[in-house]
Amino acid sequence: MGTKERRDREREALRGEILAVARDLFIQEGYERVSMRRIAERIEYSPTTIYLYFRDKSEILDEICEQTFAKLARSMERIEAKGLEPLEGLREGCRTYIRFGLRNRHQYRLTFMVSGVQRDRERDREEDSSGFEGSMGERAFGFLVRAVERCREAGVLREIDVAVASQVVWAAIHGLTSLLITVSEEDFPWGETKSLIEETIETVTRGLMR
Amino acid sequence: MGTKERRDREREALRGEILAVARDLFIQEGYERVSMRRIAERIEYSPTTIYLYFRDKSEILDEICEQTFAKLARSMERIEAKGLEPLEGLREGCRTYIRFGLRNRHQYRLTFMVSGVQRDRERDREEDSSGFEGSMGERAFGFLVRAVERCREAGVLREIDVAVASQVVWAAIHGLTSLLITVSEEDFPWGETKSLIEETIETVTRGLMR
DNA sequence: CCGCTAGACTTAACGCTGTTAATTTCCTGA
DNA sequence: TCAGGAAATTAACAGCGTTAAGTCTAGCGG
Repeated sequence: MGTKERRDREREALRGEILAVARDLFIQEGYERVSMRRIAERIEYSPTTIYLYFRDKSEILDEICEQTFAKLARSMERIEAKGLEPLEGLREGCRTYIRFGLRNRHQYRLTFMVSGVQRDRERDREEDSSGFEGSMGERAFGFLVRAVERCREAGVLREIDVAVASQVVWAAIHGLTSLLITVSEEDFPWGETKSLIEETIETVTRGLMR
Repeated sequence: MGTKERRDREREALRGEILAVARDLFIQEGYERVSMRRIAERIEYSPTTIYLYFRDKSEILDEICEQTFAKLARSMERIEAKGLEPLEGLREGCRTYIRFGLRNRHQYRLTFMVSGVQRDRERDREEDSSGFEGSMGERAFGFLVRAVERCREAGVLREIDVAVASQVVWAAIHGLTSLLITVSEEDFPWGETKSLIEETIETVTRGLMR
């Protein structure tokens, strides 16, 4: 009897709808300002129904973040496929990363600017999906490592550990991204964003080359 | 009659105690996890009393952040007084900034990693203390600008706008600081922190010099 | 075709939260 | 001594994430 299969499908559909609604709300208004009750209202179910599909609020967020970073990882891997010369490939990856962060600011903030401490969930580390290993965040970072490695192979990298160099690149582009997200244009005299991005990328790559 | 003066003093004393207690709690447990009721308990007053001294919870936070960043600004200005050569002065400023962020991670997170949006307070922008202009954050950033400017005067800076170059430096050191705060050592294979810090500073300064 | 069970869903509630309105307590200046 | 005003409190509101208990119903075995 296909009834079980149909029910599974329906379950998955509702789960998906919760995710879709929650993502829209989180993006529009930010995680903290969206309540379970409001999500429930939008899907036209009672608040407690959500708990039949997700352990808690932060699990919804995790899933959304993972989806989003899958998108980032794909974008960055697409660059790899373009077969640019090593240095330009690294630059292009940085551009993609920053642009991605700015276009998905809420999700970016939630995954990389919110410490595990405050994001309540001390729900005792049963190493499920959580953690960096195997996550989409790792895949995106993996791109950076490979891009830097290719620069090293091409002989343009200065004497520096590839892992450390990748972390430096990450720090720089994450720093710019998160500052632009956090500190609004009316609070700080940022000049033209585009040239700031280019100069940041230029500076960090120059600083890593011989 | 000194009674008004005495009352003012007492008021100020209690205000100060609230700030002190709140700072300790915020640092230990983070802003969101500390409730007004808990602060009140510690100072042995009823929760509502706090509202006679602060407009709301976020005003307490603002004041604490301003205090903290006054400390940072002083640290950085102390470096200026040391009269190091321009490049080393810039480097030392970066070190100080990062170390400061790591030692005051909660406060750092709260001022530079929490967007104005989520920190409720849309309390309609009556340009009181809020905003970058005149803030301690500006003073700390001002140090960076001057340090970069001195490098330019010494002729070691490459062709680049000083304001932009300062922003690039800020992005890099902020990026590293916030990543180290957010992504714990058990979530990501950071190597030795000290050398990562040095390499980041080295990279960004190299990248800005001719 | 009927009764039952498993799953889906809801209602009611707990114990929090930040904040406000109304009220009480206390001190001081006349 | 007493009025006035500042300081502090009590009670309450509206919201939160989450859980326990109860209801409803579709689809199965008999």
